[in-house]
Amino acid sequence: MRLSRYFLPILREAPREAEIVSHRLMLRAGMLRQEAAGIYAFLPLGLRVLRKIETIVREEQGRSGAIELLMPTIQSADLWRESGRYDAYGKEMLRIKDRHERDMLYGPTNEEMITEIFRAYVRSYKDLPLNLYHIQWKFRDEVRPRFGVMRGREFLMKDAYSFDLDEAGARHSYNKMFVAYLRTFARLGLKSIPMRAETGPIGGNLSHEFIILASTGESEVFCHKDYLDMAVPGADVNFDDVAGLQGIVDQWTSQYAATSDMHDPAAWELVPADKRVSARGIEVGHIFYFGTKYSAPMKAVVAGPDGKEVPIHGGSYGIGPTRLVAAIIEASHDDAGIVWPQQVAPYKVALLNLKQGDSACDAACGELYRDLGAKGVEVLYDDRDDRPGAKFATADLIGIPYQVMVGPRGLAEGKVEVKKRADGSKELMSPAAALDLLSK
RNA sequence: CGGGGCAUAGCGCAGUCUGGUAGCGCGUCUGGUUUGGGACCAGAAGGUCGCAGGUUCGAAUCCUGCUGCCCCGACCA
Repeated sequence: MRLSRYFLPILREAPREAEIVSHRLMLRAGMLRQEAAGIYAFLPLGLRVLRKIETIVREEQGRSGAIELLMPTIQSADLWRESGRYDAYGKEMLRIKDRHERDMLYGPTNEEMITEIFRAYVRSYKDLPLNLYHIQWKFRDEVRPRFGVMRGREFLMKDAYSFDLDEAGARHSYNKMFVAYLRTFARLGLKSIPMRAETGPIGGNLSHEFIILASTGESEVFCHKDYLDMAVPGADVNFDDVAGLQGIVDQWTSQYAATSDMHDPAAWELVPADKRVSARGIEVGHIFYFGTKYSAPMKAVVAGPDGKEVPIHGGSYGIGPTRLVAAIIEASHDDAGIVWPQQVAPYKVALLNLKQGDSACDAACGELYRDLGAKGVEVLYDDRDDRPGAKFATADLIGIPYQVMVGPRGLAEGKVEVKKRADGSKELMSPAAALDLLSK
């Protein structure tokens, strides 16, 4: 993409309302536009990051055996009356009426709807286990939205729902998601730590929050230092291996880890002092087992091997892609701007023409731009008629992993300079070598 | 929902106390000189001062009501 033809409204100064660093940087980098309290438009650069996150989430959901569908944002109130949550959910739920005065709502979650879909088609234990998920916008009318997309009212959520014949099966489904989450966050460039969690209004009795550590995190967390170096399961993990998966989960729940609301000072004292990590954290995922909480009232039942109908055991599993955009920035930035992990970066390479209009620079850039593109490398080519300093500042701000600087000084030697955004290291090399390095 | 604050050009702000018809920086546009870490000169465009009433000869400024947004707290992916 040529920057001169792109839509990247960067700001030199952050709007006053933005307080935390990810919100400020998202606004400054032209990723995000606030439309109302807690409601945002994703601008092109922000959308690219969001899509990359979604892709990784999808791949790992798929790997674990979950199947994607797509449910609507608007739901009928009747469904929620069936589960009893229409009255229980409170003002967080945005309630609306259609032209026929029917009660509708903008879904804050989809347990009821997925249960309705499930019960309409699934009748036999032979069709289990089943895990269905979607990635869809949710609306929760938070009393106080804040921190940009970190706590918005409208937000994108991946929510998966598992269906099993019994608790043991549900436990395995839970473990699959547990492992999928470990892999997902690792692939997003984050160190996530599963922490025992309260189950909240969703209900149930087995639940973990996946927390990433960030100095600007919203909650206080306590965990054993060993979590920071624990090995994340590889892509070859066998999700059908019940005992193997349980082993991974056991390992990842073997040490102390708790958010402040679940903190147990007595147990914390048992952690060796040099192993105690007390920090701030951001919740990026949450998984629940809730048994028959929805299946019983909503009559989602299957016939078991003995012919008797039993309500299924369910679980739900959430990840917030929009929040993750901010969480990744919180975990990865410096004074100059965002430092994207390569897997989620909106572009891999920023190609900076340091002297637009100079025939040698224009030619070298044009060639690199074309060749990188031909190799499938995502390049943002800064071909604006601007000072080098401004281009450096923009590239640093938007956090593209590699900057290729093409200027008269280097070209005189037949070289371009490649800078890694993450550590600031720079290396002079021929355009051919740069092409080779960057298309790996 | 309790407490606090803010609303003036795309962004950051001054002007409000003490009423006289709106200004600065950045950005934008034109021309020129520039070009390896946010250039310089000259010129220009851009604002119903959040909205509605009121007081006054006159309101960004004073009064009343409303709306929006932000921060702290309680609650939450």
